[in-house]
Amino acid sequence: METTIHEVAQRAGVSTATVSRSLRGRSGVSLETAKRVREIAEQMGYSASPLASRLASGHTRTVAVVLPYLDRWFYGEILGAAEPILRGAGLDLLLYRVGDAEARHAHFSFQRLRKRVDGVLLVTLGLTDVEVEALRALGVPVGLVGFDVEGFESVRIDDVAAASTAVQHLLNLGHEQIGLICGNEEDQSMFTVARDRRFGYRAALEAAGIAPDPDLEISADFSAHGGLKAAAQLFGRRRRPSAIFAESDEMAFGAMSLLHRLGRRVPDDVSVIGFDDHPMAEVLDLTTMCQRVAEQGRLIAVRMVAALDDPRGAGTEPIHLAPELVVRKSTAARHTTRRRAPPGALYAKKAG
Amino acid sequence: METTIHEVAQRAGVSTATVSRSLRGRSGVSLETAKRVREIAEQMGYSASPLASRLASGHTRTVAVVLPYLDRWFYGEILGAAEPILRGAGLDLLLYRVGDAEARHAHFSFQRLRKRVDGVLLVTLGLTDVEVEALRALGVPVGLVGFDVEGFESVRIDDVAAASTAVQHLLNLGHEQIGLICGNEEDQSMFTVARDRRFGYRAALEAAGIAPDPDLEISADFSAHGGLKAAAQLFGRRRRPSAIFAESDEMAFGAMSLLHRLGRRVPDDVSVIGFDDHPMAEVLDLTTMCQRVAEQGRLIAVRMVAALDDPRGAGTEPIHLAPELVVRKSTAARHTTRRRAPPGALYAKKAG
DNA sequence: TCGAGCCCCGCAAGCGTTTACGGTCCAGCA
DNA sequence: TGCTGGACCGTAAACGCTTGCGGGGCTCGA
Repeated sequence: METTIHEVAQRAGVSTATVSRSLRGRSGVSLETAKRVREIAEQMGYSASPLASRLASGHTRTVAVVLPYLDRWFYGEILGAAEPILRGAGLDLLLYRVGDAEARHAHFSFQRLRKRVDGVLLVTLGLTDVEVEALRALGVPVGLVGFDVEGFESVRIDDVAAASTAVQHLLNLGHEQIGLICGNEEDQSMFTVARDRRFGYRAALEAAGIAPDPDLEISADFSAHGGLKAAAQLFGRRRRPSAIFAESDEMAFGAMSLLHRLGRRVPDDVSVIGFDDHPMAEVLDLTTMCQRVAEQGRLIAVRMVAALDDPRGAGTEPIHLAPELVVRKSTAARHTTRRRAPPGALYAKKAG
Repeated sequence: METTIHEVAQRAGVSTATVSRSLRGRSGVSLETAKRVREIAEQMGYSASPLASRLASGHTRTVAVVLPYLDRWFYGEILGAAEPILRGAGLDLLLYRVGDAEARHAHFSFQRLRKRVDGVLLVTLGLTDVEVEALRALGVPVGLVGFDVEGFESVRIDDVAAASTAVQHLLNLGHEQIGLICGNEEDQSMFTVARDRRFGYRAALEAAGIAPDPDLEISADFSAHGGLKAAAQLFGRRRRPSAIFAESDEMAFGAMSLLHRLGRRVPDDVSVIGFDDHPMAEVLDLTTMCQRVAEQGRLIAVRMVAALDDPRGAGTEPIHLAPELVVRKSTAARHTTRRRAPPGALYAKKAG
């Protein structure tokens, strides 16, 4: 129940120092004493109070995971992949969600991590310079997903290149009016991602000799609902695109939903390409850029554990994963013969 | 940097006790002294070490969230809804994922929470009696999502009734061969959910005078992929159902994907009903049972905060939310006229 | 003027560990 | 036998707070 190290020491007839040493495998204790102490502790159901242990030893065996959303696929995937690695290394996970409001006070926010965690994992957060400095001042390893900062561990993909690849795929299919459903660049949390992908989109267009049209770029929430609203805006205008590049699969799903409601067929009338390779993308036959999210989560966790084991090994090279175009059935050449589908054919049989 | 309470005390010309009292708003300090101390602390960028504070005070202002998966929609939703409430009450979130392997040692696992957290939130975990006892022994408030246990706070829906409602909907449409894609009851983590929904399924059939056919019940992973595999099994047999009830929307999506691959139209050839009201359900026009997941997460967090504020208020009544049938376009009456869809009509225009 | 009572505040004892330091004991060597 | 050194182990000082207890000063009523 309330077993303390003293009780174990008393029961074993040794000092608390010996108990502590025995239990954590430190030297300075004879093998037989250590064994006996361990048995007694086990039998008493004793385990050291992490609080006291941390206070005394100075390190917390805890890492903070800081992210902007918990209820979105991407973050769950990262969390799910990182957790086993971290837990496997005996580390605890402290969850911090920073919304837009708090982002302003992020400096203060990070301050709260002081003496609280041994490492910090940031997932797709656009950091200001002062925030970066605040992080550095923590004096603990920092891991980043989705962007990189000098001196911090990081895993990411090349969003610019990936976006260009996606758009190039559409260009190759003969599309010229290509709508973009992009993240809000004002949104601190997705800053780099939204900016980079939009940049890649424009770059690909320009390389093809097409001037980017601001009217074709709609910013929205990184969600199906956001994608739906953005698509509604896109198709409520005179000049409608023949293809859409959505910066996330979920946005793409929303866009497809809207197209469906408008009676536009995918890919016959409009091609749609997403970004992520969300599990549902396969279900919906969505062409997308696969960015192996789980792998990113796994890798940053591995890096974090390594950095914790060997504190002097800070600042290894950023890991850049190569996204891959996954072609499915939501993209097609422009000017396909248009046919009316019969009622209820939404989930119709593929052409035999 | 390394500012301790002593430094603040020294700078303010008072004792550490006064600093502590001022900062945490305890009585016994004059208003002006408290104000001055607070200002100095603020200006020095001081914040108390949570570790030391906890050791001394005895409570941790931390709650553990224990769940079986991190990379699934349901859990992200719960987490996302509970987090703001908890954080708003000044509580930290410690994340514990318990897989199947660890579930066996859950007693030991919970033991690790001792003296570590002020409260525990369990999400859809099938608990054995000894695990329940281990939890009780922790002596802290426990909150449950998805099932309830005497003496613990809990939020859930009536899975049996909800499943029956779903099946009844199919029965009303004239279906008699109704396949079930259900969770694995061996899976500790989803024990109650899988069992209850299967029970509700059978009950509805029996009430309609139809004998449940074990061949029509396929257990699978609670995921799109699991649903796909289960559906493949279901439709690889001689007697094929005319409708499917999937115990989760994600399973339903997988099933729809398979049906699509097999060339079966939804709902013309096969009706599909899911469970959850996943955001994507709207996109895919999936008929489903809405169980307001976020609301469940929010409510259990509120209960937890209340229990923490008022320790003697343990064991209030369980909250039972009423699921609601949301009819969309994936279910239809049996024996619809069958029509071949033209090629590429997967995302076809609705009949005008 | 004196005592009671209250308001502030400091003292110091924890909270349950870890760990630097030093002591004891015995083997081994001269 | 005397001394050195190493293996074990205990003592006690942190770690950075919180908080019960008590003391000093001031107000107020008699």
